[in-house]
Amino acid sequence: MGRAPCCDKASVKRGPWSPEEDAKLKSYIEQHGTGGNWIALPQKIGLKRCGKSCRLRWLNYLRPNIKHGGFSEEEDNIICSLYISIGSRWSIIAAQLPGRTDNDIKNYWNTRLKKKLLGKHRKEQQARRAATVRMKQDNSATAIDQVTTPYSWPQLPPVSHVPVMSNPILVDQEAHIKDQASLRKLLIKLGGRFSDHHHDDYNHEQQSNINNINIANFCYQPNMSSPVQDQQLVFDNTVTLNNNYTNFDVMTESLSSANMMYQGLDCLDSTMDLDQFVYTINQSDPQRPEGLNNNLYGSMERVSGSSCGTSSNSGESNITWGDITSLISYNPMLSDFEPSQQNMLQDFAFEDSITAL
DNA sequence: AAGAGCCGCAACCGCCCACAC
DNA sequence: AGTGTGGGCGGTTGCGGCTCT
Repeated sequence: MGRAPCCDKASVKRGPWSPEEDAKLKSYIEQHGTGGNWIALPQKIGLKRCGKSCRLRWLNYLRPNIKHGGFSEEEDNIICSLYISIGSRWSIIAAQLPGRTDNDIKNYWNTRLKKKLLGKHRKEQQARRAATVRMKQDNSATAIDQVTTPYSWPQLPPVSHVPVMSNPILVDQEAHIKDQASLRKLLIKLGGRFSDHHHDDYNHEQQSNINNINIANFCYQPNMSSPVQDQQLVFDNTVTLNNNYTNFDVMTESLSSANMMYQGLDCLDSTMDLDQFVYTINQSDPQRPEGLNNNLYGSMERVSGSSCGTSSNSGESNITWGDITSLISYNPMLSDFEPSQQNMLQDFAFEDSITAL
């Protein structure tokens, strides 16, 4: 036999909480705590609410020191950086932002942050398309050449891959790790998440890799008092996610650097926008642009085949793009790649994340 | 002024894992 | 050992308010 059912869904109240309900819940928890049993709690205080609903209300709204709205630029940057690195693990991201709840961050990302980024990106695309049209009109004789010539993406400042041990910001990284146990817990938690994915062998090894990460080399430095550009998110000493974003202008240049990568792929049609491009990759292997076989996609297969045991026997990888995003963040074997390739993959993963939204 | 459409956010849903029974 | 719930999480929905036409 299991436990008793948590609540009778037909008899519990749903929808918005009234001030009276809030007051009851808050007052009780402040005096007695949750008692470790959310399901029993509403009955104790005479609330016709599901225990889960009470828990949610407390965690997301009534809990002390909760901040709502008014996200700062620094918080934006942290959210973006973590999202790029670990994806939609809102609870983990929230843990890095005191006073913020996972629900709040999730809502903020979904309703504003991603649009903020996409909006800029789309404007750039529209400007490029308009420029292409103008070129066609100006010189119809060479129009075809211009369409097939890769677009000259704007040059960006180089994004350096900074080895952990030589990075002055991280020299004293041990001092930043005040709670190694919690970090380990976090890493295990992150690793555990991979068990949700489809490849058991890969997951098993991935989990091992994560558990074996030298904690001293895992360091996230929110350092709210310092310039955001000094922040770095480091997973192991092989994958360093540079966080040089001082504002969204710079942030969206990351998208442009993904564009620059396309330039290196012979296949690229300059009229294809990023969304179409990533969609093509996601949708179907046969449709993926030819150049990817030898460049990006080939690299992916190296990643999966060489270290993760993902269908490596056949030489065919059934790893998904989503898995690649995870690999980019965690796979130690990425250190085999040139830094530029790592940055390329990271940019692609970010672009994919944006596009998939 | 009013209806349509959009946006932001609180709350719900459904899934997974750990663990009580 | 098997079953099923509690807690936790990410994804989604629905509603109220705002803006636009």
